[in-house]
Amino acid sequence: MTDTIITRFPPSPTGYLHVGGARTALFNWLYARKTGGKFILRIEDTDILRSTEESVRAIFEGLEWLGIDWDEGPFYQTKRFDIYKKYLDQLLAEEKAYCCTCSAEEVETMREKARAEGRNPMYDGTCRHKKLPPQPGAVVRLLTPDTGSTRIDDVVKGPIAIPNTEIDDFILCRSDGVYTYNFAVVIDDLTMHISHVIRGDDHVSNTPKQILIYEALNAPVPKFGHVPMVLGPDRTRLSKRHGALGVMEYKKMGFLPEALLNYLVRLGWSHGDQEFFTIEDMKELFTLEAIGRSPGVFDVDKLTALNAEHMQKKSPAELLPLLLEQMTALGIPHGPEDPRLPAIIALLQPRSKTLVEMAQQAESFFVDPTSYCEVAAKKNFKGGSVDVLKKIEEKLMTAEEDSLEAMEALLQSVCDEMDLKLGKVGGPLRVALTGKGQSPGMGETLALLGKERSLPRIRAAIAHLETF
RNA sequence: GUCCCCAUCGUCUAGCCCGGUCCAGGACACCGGCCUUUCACGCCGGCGACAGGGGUUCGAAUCCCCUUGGGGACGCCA
Repeated sequence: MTDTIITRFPPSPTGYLHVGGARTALFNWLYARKTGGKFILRIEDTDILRSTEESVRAIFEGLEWLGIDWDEGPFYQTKRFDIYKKYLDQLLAEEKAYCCTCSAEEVETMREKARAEGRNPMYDGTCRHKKLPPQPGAVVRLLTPDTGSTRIDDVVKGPIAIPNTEIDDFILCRSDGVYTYNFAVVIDDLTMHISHVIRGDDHVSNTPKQILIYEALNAPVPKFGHVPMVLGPDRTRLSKRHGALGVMEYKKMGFLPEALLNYLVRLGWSHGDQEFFTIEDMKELFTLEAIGRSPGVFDVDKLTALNAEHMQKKSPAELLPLLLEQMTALGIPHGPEDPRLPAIIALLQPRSKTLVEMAQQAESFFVDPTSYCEVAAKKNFKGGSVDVLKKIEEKLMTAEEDSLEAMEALLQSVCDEMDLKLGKVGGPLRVALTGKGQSPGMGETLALLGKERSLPRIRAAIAHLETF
């Protein structure tokens, strides 16, 4: 009826938003944005037992964090039963679906039998021609063809054909009156005018069933695109046992949403050799044709590298609120609006792969070291270190300003006067000031710490060395 | 077991559709080196793959077949 592109993301609220789901959401979203189409959010909560309100909130939270917004919805399938009923009645009236009173146990026996005979386990059609009237406890099944095959013209995988003998008369409506996934999706996609169904590979075997429903309804079939799964390091489908999967876990680990998105879009899709994509790049360049056909292994190292790159490309002002949030989450004290923050961030940007790393390194600028890193102290606190620190203390005390230039000049003069290389001066100072073996340059550190904070730390180190 | 899908460096991938320009390119990781007051960043270099076998062809990573391997699905879950 219209040629605008309409995609959708239909999570089932049985858990948080995981990276696999986020990726399919991303692909659908990007395709809609790229083509100026619409992106719909639909909550598939027909599994009454497992669907929870909490999961719905978790999914919203994840999408919001990622910046994936939707144009319509969220629609809830459990609120659309009247619509499903209308279509089901039509199918029943046209005898394209029928009632079945076989028990779950009976069906299970049929499946075992089929398996034993080397066939695909499925329902054998016992109630097919019984013309049973609707009754409590009965399920409604689709009357599927016994011959021929059903074709999918998959936009990412190409043509796929499944023999109809492999498809049984599956259930459209359960005995408790709740519609099944396969039926609800079709009716929703149909009534929402979804043009492209982009979803995980794991749905390919559902697709012919769904196509059969469209055909029974004489309805137009949308385009399907099945994207390969995301695998864990052991090359099986990514799942809880592979570690942190909830999208919000990645936030906790200090990843930027755009970095996660960048990583996810590249996992299974490519645009030549380009690795770095901003959200805008993705919206502009994404195509269904460039989605790969083979599954990919999720690699945190690569995500981390991409995250580092995104962090470097952001401005300190953009990073500021994110860093403060992270520091708070980690319990690292920070001045609410410390004017030094932008400068600290700029210094830490090239040496932080995640916000967590940045927060941990930023700690030195707000909290005095409570102990000295053992290896760093061993390497840098040795004979002569006290003298170096005393010299620095002396000069710092009389310093008129603590600008970067002044601090670097101060350090240089210490070297000159004591006839030492910069390394001999920077080493002990670094441990004194930060307690660590690594930090930004000493000139910068001194300048940002300022005289007032630096002096006590240096004195503490001197005291430590003298009593030791 | 049955059906479907997939197959380029350890990983993500370019190239494949429209065979030659590919003794296969990029990125992550790893290993060296340079830079350097430490750690990073940056730069330079290295390691490293067309699963195997048959065809087709003057010529195949690219086309066809088989084998093997991997993934997925077989629910009154989605």
